[in-house]
Amino acid sequence: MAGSLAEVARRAGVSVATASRALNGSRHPVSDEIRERIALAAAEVGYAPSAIAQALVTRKSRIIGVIVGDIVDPYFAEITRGAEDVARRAGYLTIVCNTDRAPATELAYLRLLHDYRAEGVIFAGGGQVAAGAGSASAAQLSEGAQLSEAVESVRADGIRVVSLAARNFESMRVTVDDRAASYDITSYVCSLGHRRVCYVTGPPGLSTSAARLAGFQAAMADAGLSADEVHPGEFDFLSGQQVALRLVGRPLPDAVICANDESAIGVLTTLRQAGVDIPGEVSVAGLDDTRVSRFVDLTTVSVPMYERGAIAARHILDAGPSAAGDLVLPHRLVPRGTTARRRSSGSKRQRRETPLTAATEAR
Amino acid sequence: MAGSLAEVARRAGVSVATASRALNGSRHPVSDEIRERIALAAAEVGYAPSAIAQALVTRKSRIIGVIVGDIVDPYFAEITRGAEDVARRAGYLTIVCNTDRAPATELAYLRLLHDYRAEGVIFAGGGQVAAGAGSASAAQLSEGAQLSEAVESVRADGIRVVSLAARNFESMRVTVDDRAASYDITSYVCSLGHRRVCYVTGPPGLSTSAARLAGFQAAMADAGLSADEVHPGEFDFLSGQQVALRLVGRPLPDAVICANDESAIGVLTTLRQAGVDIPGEVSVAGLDDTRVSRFVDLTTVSVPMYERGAIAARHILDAGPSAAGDLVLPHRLVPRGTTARRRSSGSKRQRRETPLTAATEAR
DNA sequence: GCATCGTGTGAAACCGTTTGCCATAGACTG
DNA sequence: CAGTCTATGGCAAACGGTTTCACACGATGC
Repeated sequence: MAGSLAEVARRAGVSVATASRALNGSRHPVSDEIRERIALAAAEVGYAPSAIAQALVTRKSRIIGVIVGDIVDPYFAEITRGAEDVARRAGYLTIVCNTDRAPATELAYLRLLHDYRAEGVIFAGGGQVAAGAGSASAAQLSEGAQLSEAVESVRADGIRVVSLAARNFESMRVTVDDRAASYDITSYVCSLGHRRVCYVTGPPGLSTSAARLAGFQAAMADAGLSADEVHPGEFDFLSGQQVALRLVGRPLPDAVICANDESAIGVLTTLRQAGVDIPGEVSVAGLDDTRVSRFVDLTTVSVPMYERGAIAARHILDAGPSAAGDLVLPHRLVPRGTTARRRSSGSKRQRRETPLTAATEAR
Repeated sequence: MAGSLAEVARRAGVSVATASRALNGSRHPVSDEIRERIALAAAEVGYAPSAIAQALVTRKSRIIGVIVGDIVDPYFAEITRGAEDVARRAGYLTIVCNTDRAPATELAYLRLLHDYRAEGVIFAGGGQVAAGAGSASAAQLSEGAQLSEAVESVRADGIRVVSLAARNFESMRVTVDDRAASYDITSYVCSLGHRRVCYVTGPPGLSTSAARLAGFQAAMADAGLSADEVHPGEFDFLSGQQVALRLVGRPLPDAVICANDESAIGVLTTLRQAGVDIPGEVSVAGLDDTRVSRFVDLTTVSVPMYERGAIAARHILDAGPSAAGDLVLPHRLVPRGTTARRRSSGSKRQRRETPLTAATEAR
């Protein structure tokens, strides 16, 4: 048994008050001799201070929660790691909450974190956006309202909430300009001479998906190109794969841009398995810049995940009401080997003779 | 403010005892009328029961901790997701603890979890193994001893600890036979006719690395082959990449087997970028079967991560002292497209003419 | 008509800390 | 030498719940 402070105090022949003061960094003075006796007694019984009791009385739980879609998704994992790194150094615990983007689960977790009096909660992902009137189910709307209300309640209790993407509730924000990021990657691809470029979206109704799609459309419009080849996706590998399979039967597009890296990798892998030369025949680009993207040499744009997680955690810990300014971190275009200048369509036909190394020579 | 139970009770005109009984699932009877009054009052003040106070008195924190190397590593992410899924359904919180495999950090986190009276802690990764006497620094030895001691102390307090890989302390185990898994993948590769096969290890001193290396060596010996081309690695992409670069200058081996998927992908990607045909010229295999491995069609062996995490969490929640049996989950060989039968060395020279599709035809 | 019950409620102890307030005792100050 | 400090230490009241024990009361069993 870890032994209570009372037991330590008894063994050291002092009061619990003194034991408490000796064991934690209290400003109240304790003589060296007694301090030592207490330390000894504590070691003897293997004393482990109850963080729970401490939290109850100090009203500081030293807990932060990170609400993510799925921790296996590198996007969320990197955010979580950023948050955990600063939390750990401050002696805080980091709770990971997988929701699979279900608002009901987000709500349940938010309430649970409220119950635990977490000092802060980070919403890592984007939220459901009120789709055109009527298109969202009543249940969805109600869920959105409930979540907003819950967030308000939580914040009223002094819990700091920060979101890392667009959300329809009030909170601190440490975001990135998704629309601009998407605009930039699209412009880049267009600048390589591609004219027919497809797009694979993120989950419908998600604010992040919407912003990225809008960026794509704006860039295409500015390039004087048509943006009508938009395929629905879900931010996952499978989505990219399915789109690629649909693409492969007919004349190939010049490029395909995906709403995130995971689906871009799905497109990339599947297209290559089908014998398509990338970037020789078609260029592929994503958005996020996860670790895997570096592995597969994917052209993408970096929207610093780790940093956002870390900064968000710092905002929570630094109690100072610097809560004010919404922080928008810069994104950065990362051209890599899955995009290349458009070839004449004549050379496209020759793909069967293309040596394997063509896939990487553009590096 | 969330309002306390006392406030709710006052508003409902009842005692806190009754309010408590009405709000949680107590077996003690409460009349429907009063129950309703209390529910109403709770809703009015936005009552959020303090899980901290509850934990203090019930001595159940409803918290479990997962100690991992790095949550961004898919291996650990999948384990964590498994644990979190069962924890969430039980209303438990899951704490993620990144240690980068540093024993000191593991120790610090274990103590912190002890302080929080976590109901269980899962050690997801393997541990430092006592390297041949004298080869480990005194500090390391002391760290190992300290950790064992801390685990003992924690367990004495009724905290359930389960490890998912070999550890040098007493605990429940939900493992996989790493040595056998490595033996199997190696045998498989040999069965394809490869004779010169290299190996990329995991971090030195890690029990998991040792077991996997041993499996490789045993299988090679049983196949009558030499197992002397062993390159040190660190379970990461970079390790694989570096080995691949070193390999590429000289005569290529028939196959390279890596201690885990991440480094195998490093080898795979780098070799391909260097113009090597995989699996035409060299076969590449890993061990783990992470999500990414499916993406890149890597031959590997599945050592169920998600399941181990889930089962471990279940062991923690099911208070029954079924603590006994060490559970060893079956692994499963997953042949995919990065391995193929060995070609005659003559045909190897023809790689420049190999069409791109060769990389996937073995599927 | 009386002991026995089941049902519904409240009082109070307890969980393990922190901390405000008070007590004691030398050390100093004038 | 009285009056103030300063350094130490203890008492007891929170913190916000749960749970044991006692108790009240109408119904039931004989």
